[in-house]
Amino acid sequence: MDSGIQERLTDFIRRKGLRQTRQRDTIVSAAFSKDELFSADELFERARKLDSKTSRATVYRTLSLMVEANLLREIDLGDNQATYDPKFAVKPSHNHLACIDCGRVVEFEDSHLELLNDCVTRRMGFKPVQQSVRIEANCEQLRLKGRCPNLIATRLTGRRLRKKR
Amino acid sequence: MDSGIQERLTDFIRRKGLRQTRQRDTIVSAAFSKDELFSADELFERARKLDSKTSRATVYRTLSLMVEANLLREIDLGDNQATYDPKFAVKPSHNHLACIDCGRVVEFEDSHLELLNDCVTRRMGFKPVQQSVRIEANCEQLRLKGRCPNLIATRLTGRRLRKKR
DNA sequence: CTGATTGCAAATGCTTTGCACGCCA
DNA sequence: TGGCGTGCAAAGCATTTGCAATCAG
Repeated sequence: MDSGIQERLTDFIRRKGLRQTRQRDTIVSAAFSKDELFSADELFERARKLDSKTSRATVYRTLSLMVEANLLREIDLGDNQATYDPKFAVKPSHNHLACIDCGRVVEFEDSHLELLNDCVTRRMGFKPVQQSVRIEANCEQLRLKGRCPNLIATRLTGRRLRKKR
Repeated sequence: MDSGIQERLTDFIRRKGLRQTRQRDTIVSAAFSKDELFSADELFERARKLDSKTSRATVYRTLSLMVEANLLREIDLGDNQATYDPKFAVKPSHNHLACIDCGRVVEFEDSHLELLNDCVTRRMGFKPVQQSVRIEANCEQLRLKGRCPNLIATRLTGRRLRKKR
């Protein structure tokens, strides 16, 4: 895990007059141990491997903290839970495409898209703060190969889109 | 309410071998009685004014039906409930900007944005199905006038962004 | 008739909270 | 030492579901 992250949270904690605790350290390091998207529950499980006494409540509370500190981005993938993106700290603007066929989530970045969103926003008299683009799509090659082949490692989060309830 | 809507749902119901009921008619007409965004609960309240015996369960079930029939679009505004957009039936591609200052939701359309999203999607080997852009922004003129003045009637949904729990 | 639909209440699943105890600064 | 932080269980909330009664075709 990037030690800069731990540091940035520590700064944030100091600035806010909060306290650095063993539990927070554990949860933060669990959050940034991989660069895959994760859910609150997945983070809870990871943190429990580091410290079996970790409680769900503290995970949720620390998650809010990390989001507030801009270390983590909370995104909505259309399932019924929040998804957290640890790569946000490193690469602030990227968006997500969910493949309807295989349920995989593909991250992408496009500076034109970002720029255009900003223009549109300003044209309406607003100052852009955050934009999120979510695309649902079918795999074009599905028919050809019979399976969804868009499994390019670098573009994958390794995470399945959970179904709606 | 646009009578074409009722008709389109009737067709859908026939095609699926379902049944047309008094409750469904009531809920559908409540849904399209205004062209503002609404939540399940807001629809429930509206429907109860037409028929006080309307039940929440039937509202939810009919909502799914309308979404499946492509009469309604389900969008996520970052509060903790689904928002439904009745204008989708008429104007399929528009997106939403939520003003952080006043909480208002502004709808907008931009064909460039749409086109660019499609390109990006295809470039990654997918066939676009649906895209949603959600922008959070500050009101640029807030400081000048002291209040969020972007209350241009035609662009407003009249709906406040509900806070996160 | 007969299976789709409804209404109610109970169940779900994620997330938040109240409160007593514990621990950081 | 004074509070902030933690853990647990309970509460909250939007949404879904089981089931018996009802109704559309």
